[in-house]
Amino acid sequence: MTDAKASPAPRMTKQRAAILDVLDGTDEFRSAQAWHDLLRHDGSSVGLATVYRSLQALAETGEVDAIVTSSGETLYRRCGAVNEHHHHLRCRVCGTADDIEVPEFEEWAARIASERGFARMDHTVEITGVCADCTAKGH
Amino acid sequence: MTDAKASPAPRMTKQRAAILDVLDGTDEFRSAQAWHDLLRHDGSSVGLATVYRSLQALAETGEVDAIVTSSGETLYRRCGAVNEHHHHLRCRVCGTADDIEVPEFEEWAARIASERGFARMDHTVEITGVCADCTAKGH
DNA sequence: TCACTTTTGACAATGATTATCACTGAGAAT
DNA sequence: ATTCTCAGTGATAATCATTGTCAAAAGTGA
Ligand SMILES: [Mn+2]
Ligand SMILES: [Mn+2]
Ligand SMILES: [Zn+2]
Ligand SMILES: [Zn+2]
Repeated sequence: MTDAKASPAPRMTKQRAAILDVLDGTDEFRSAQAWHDLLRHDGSSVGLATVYRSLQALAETGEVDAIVTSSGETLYRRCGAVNEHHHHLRCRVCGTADDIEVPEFEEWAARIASERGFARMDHTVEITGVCADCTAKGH
Repeated sequence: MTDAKASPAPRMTKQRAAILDVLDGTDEFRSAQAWHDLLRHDGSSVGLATVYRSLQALAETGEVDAIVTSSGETLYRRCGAVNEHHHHLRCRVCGTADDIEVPEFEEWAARIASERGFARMDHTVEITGVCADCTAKGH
């Protein structure tokens, strides 16, 4: 076959750098708008649309994790376990999250699905709660 | 203690009846707007806002299941397993879904959470794919 | 430096959901 | 059956996160 349209290697702009930088600042899940606010407060003048675009791009390459809250808002955070399939135990108050793995579940899901003739499987497993810190603070 | 504010027993309006009726028609997950369309096609003149309100109310009492898609849209369907905590194996094409239970997972989630000091836990487990029928139809 | 693209950002547009608010009818009481 | 009252309804406006537009700005390789 002919070249499968090689991925256009993203350019390193100052906006992208600023975004990656602020992402590294915390291990909390935040919305695109929240990250944008942080950037502005840090003196950066990155546009909101750019923040949305960058976070989405980063999410696709697996450099950041994205989750959808029950209200439909998408949250992002830079993730340590790059490229590895995993899930999260997240605090609904502060957004802090731990990476977790559930190999038994993955197997179970795959088996159940194939038993029923399903194909192209996908799944979502998000566990939330209020972390020890936030609980102590009365939340 | 004094009366814990008894729930005001919902009234049986023709709109509510129509909605429950159309919900019973299929076992597929549909959006509020999709259900509204179905109702209109069936000759009912229920308002869109009423469909939203009713579905939400029914979801709170557990009479219907609600899930949030990855695009943030909320889907509903009348559920057989009333009041029982469970999850779904859903077809992304036609919306059909089976109820599934994963007791081991529930236990595991609770344990992991308490180990890390989390409280007020909650979780989401949604498994999707393309069902046998839809696969056969080339989807 | 130059030409070629990608990326940006201000702002408009989308689209699902929610809020309004005057009006209607379910059902309890008489 | 008639009243009374407020939950329920619906047409429509308002929200609000996200996406689209497009001219201007800035990477990058030659
Ligand atoms: Mn992660
Ligand atoms: Mn169900
Ligand atoms: Zn917390
Ligand atoms: Zn299907």
